[in-house]
Amino acid sequence: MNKEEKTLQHRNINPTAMRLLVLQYLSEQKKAISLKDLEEGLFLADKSTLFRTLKTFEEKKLIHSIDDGTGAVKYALCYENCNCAPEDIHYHFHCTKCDNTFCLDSVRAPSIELPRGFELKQANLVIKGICAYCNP
Amino acid sequence: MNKEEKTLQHRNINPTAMRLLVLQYLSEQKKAISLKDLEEGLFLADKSTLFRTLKTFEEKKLIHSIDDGTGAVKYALCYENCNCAPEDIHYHFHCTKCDNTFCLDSVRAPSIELPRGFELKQANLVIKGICAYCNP
DNA sequence: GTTCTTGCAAAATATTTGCAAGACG
DNA sequence: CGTCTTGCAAATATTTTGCAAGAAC
Repeated sequence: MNKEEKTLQHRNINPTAMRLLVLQYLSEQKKAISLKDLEEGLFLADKSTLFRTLKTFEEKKLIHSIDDGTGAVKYALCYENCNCAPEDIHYHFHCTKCDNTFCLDSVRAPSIELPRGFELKQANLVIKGICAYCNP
Repeated sequence: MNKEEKTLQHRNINPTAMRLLVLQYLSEQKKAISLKDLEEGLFLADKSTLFRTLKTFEEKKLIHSIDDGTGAVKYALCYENCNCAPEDIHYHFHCTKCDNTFCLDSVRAPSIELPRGFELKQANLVIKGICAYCNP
């Protein structure tokens, strides 16, 4: 059993050929990808299959979704022991020049003091601007 | 000239009847609204007119958009002197129970230390969980 | 008349589902 | 066989544009 298969099994996902392909594709990315990106990257696979694969991965917390305001939801791999819980929250950076969206792992997301009665479960934190690769 | 007209003029927006209606509707809301919400709230008006009104308002920084991950972009009024600049960034709270999204004006958004080369211009910060009104 | 705004229709884009065929045990 | 997965087609939802008529000055 290879590394990817183990990853899927660890998340209770049946490791089919298609899912391994999608996982491999996701692993190769430095940026978050949309369903369309995935479709273009694995052009042999069907859109709805890919859609359902992403949903399965998300549900099992292998990937997380990011709504960066570009009109298409993007996805990125979670870290090994991520549970998509408050302590796993991190920022994302959407570069308005290259239009890529990255997970900012190195930036600590501050603990957020919410008004009384509000309970944080999840977050979608997107910073927009110019990324290091586009900045002159 | 009434208050709403002044608000529009202050933002360099031609105060037409339709725009005054939309502004009034937005002012009455405690939550961010989608294009669809607006359509249903002002059911006499055409969708594309409302769409363009929102775009105009956003461009002129009278309102800001929030992508809360529900699949539809929402909009909320900016504060009087908001320029949608980094210092105007604030959190939004999306309640997964009542499905409403609010601006969290009272919570200070922390200054974010980005890696070298990254330049913040904007942000879309959405916290998800249960809001104070839904919490038992 | 000229410019800005609006309404209607339709295009473009993104997301989601139904169903039947296939894979796998 | 029974369950899970995949592919195709199509539905749904959302956003966006073209164009002509109307309003404002």
